[in-house]
Amino acid sequence: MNKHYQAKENEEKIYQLWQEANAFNPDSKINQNLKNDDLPSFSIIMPPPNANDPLHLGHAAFLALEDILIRHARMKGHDTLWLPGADHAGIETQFVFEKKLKKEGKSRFNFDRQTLYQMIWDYVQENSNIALEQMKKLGASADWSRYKFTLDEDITASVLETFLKMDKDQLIYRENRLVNYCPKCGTAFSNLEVDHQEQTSELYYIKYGPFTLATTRPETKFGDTGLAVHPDDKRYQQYVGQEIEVEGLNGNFKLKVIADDFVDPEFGTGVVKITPYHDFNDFAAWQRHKNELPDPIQVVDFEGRLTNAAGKYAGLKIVNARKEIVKDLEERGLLVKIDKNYRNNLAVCYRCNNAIEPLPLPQFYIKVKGMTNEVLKCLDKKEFKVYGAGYDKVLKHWLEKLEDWNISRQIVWGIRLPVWYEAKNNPMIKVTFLDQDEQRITGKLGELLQKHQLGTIKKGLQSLSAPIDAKYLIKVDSPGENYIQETDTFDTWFSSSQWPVLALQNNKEGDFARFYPTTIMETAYDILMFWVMRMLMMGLYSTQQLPFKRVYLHGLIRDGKGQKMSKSKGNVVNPLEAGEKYGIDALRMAIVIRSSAGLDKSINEADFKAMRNLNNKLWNATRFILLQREENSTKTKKKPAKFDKKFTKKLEQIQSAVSRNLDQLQLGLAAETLHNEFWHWFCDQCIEDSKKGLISQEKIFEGLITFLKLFHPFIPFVTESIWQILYQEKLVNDPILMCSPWPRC
RNA sequence: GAGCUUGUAGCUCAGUUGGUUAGAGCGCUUCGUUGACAUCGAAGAGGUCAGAGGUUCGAGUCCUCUCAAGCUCACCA
Repeated sequence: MNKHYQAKENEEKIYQLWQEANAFNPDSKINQNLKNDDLPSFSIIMPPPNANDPLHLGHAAFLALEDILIRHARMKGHDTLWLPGADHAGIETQFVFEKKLKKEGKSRFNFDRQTLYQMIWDYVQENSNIALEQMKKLGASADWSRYKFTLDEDITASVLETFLKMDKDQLIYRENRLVNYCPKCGTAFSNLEVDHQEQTSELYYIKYGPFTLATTRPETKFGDTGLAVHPDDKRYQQYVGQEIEVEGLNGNFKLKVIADDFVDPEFGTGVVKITPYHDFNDFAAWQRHKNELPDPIQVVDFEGRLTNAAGKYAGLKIVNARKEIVKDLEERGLLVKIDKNYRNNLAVCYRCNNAIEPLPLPQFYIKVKGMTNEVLKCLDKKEFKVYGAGYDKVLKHWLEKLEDWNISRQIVWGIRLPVWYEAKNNPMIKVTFLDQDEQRITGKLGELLQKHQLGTIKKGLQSLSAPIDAKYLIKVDSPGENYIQETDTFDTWFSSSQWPVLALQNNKEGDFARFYPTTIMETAYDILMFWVMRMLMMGLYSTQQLPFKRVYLHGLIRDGKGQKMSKSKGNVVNPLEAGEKYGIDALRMAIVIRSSAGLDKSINEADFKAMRNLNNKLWNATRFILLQREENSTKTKKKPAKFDKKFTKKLEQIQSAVSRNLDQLQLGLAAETLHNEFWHWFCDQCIEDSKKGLISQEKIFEGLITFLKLFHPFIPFVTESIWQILYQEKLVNDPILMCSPWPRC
């Protein structure tokens, strides 16, 4: 044996050994032999990484944690499956791809949707193999033969089926509401995908007839349909119910004053303009006062420009329009003052950081109340458990207040809604398409059909927008040539929320019955409500069973100072580079040791070093034990040494402590216990005692075997490398440590 | 504004259903080790476990309050 453990030399060899033995597949002979039929099956669905994402420490963390659970379960004799996959990550991926297009001087508008989809598909294919290889490098013992992608044909077919079933169950509806729209990304988002940024803005005090009112968005004033005051506000009571004349930039107009207690009399002047199509509060107020107020007016379009309703300001971008309008208001003496130090929170796109526009758009929604109630019942009955610093309470809070889920996205990269409009009967549908000469044409379907064939429009189609009263059919396949399909795609989370069900149903025969519900869902706490909550809802809905029994949430990996890793700070650790330098085992152990569910973990170079030293220590302990064995092989067998009994007892204690920790998902504690006991008890005390003959070599060897097994889930490469040496020396019987039984306690 | 979490050695963090003298890694001091490992060992310094009160035979651990930090959600135009 070498004097030092050479991680790099061994890792590839060992991974290949496992693969050749088919050791990751629960159906393989070696795993069938290991299996104990009295134990239930054990399964983890890997949170599918974004297909185009390169690996970062977050991936390394979930891979390490899940691999530990899986390897432990496998050795214990469970029928064990770790099912890997990849997610198409709709918006994320399309966003990355569009950035790439931009570099080539192109944009999504240069292509019809089929071509664009195909281009993204090819791009993702190129990249997804990289991620796959990287996961293997980290030692993941997932069954790659069962790998699934969210856009695999069978998966998308199942997603559509679910949608149809939900429609039948009347859980789907289409409604024209304000959505969180990002004009830059060109799509709507759910509430969960909107960030808020505190900022200083300008608060404008503007004259509205007899009133002065405060607003941060003067450019939306052309969409005003009323004014509101608080019902108890004495100052304005005489005006409630009155129509007042207002001097405007595009001529005078009339606004009705309503009373509603959403108005805060303390804020500004206590009068607020109602602009239903550009503010969520105003929209809600309009719905409460529908019979008193006229129909809403849209002033901002989906590209972030003012509409014709803005008169001479039509076509201007929001920011420019605001400047112009403020200037004109000032000239007309309608601007009372500007508060330049007004602090407020701006809703921004989580993806591109640009301002989110509340805009009216007909979208498909899922009614969530029934589903959340079912999950809440399960939570109360403790039918599943969330591991991680108080996140069970967070989950409960979310389930209680969740609003209906907008599942329509105006992007191409995803599963297209199986919604069909009859072309001739829906002349008001707005369509954008590329004609034969690649000219981008936008217009109402009714008018376009006079000049263009429907087939041409469908072929070059980019997007369509059907009015709220458009008739539609929900059907997997086209109802006929004269139908045109909705261009919206499903929110990515709609498919990933069904992942445990879909990935097992569309896999090897019998997998669903064998491995569902899964045992543990392990993922990062920051997607608890995006993903975990929705998996619980959707899993319960489509199978009447919760998709998993335990949820283990891990935290963020931070740098040595506890700071978030980010490119701009330059403190990002590339897991593969760290693995190259210190060994994958050291990387994994550094991530896991002393980590706690739900809490962030800091890691620095010193941690990697310390863990590399641990691996080397294990290697050298083995080396010494083997050397000693050789030297003493000629001597006759002595009777048990003085401390043997005590040694056995302590070893059993460690075994049961580590097993208990693993069963209770205290992985950080298990790793720490192993580290301390191995180093400071087994090496520093016992091996030293054995030199003095106080502990027999048989016992020491037994101890080594036990530690190799207990350590294996955490540091699989070094333990297996050592095992292979022992196996060649015929000192152990099982050919592969990974598929050898866990020590019994 | 609401909720959640955290506060333990110089730094980063463990500490299981409450139970001997509160631990680890890194750092620090002194010494040792040329036959497992300098990727090592031994000894040591360093903690009113954020603060106050309470429950208990016993509290780092449970309860209440205070302080500080972080995260999430909501939000007034």
